[in-house]
Amino acid sequence: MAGADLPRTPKDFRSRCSIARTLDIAGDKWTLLIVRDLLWHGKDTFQALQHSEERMPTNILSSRLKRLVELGLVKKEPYHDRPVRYRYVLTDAGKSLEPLLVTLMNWGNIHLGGGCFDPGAGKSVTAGGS
Amino acid sequence: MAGADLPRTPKDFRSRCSIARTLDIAGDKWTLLIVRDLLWHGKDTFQALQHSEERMPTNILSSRLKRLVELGLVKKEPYHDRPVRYRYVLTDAGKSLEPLLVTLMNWGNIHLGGGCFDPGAGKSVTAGGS
DNA sequence: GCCGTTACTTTCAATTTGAAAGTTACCTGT
DNA sequence: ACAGGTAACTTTCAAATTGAAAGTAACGGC
Repeated sequence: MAGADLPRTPKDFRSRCSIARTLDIAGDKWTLLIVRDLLWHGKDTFQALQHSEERMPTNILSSRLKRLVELGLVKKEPYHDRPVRYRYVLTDAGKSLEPLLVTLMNWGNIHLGGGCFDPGAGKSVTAGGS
Repeated sequence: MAGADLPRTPKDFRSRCSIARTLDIAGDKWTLLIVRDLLWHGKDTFQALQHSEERMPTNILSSRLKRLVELGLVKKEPYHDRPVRYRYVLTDAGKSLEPLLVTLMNWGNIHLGGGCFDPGAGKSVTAGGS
């Protein structure tokens, strides 16, 4: 569990700063919502992910899933042949984003009045929608 | 220190989820780098912020600073008259983003081989550039 | 009063976003 | 076997955003 374990080379990044590098990967409005849904809300198909509260456009979802798979944060497993249908599952690297989700959630809960999800209890508290 | 303390109304947000709300505010590649530089690197002028390793374009820096001020995460104080020159300073709400920066940094340090900054010691460890 | 610097702002082409429509392939009923 | 429906995408395209570069305004020094 030490060292760089994602298949990226230094020149893919803007700088050597870990914060800037993490933002190069997760610095957008959608990527971490996919991780949230995979990790906490049991949504593992394209359809289920697209039906989240935020209604991510299908093309964005498609490209973000592709990127997450390329980065090794998500893997897709076929669950049905002809036509092949995939289930999306977080890898260990993907699951390791949980503390980041928790930190984002706590900040939004305190400063923006958003809802909160308790990963331990598997349910939401306060205002609902986490 | 409880409840929503930023001047936003529910309809400004995509959803009630605290994660989505935080991403509505900080879900881009630049905003948190400004907070990083204000909080840890002693950069408090437009010029100093623009000269960071990532070389943020001036127009992006200008618009992000404006947004951070509107959100109450940063305040600007004049330090020189005619022409007015401003120093940018984090508010308490802005400073409260520190745990988020730390979490982002730790993840990038472990998974992307990025450099790491120790807020306590005020200096970088590993590979430099945090 | 000309030059350089600071702090922006404006312009504009390129990229990205997101709504909607199109595609492919199966499944169900008849 | 053929029509209708659904799932999982992909494509298209207008609108919004991004970022490089040029422009602007107000000094301060010589």
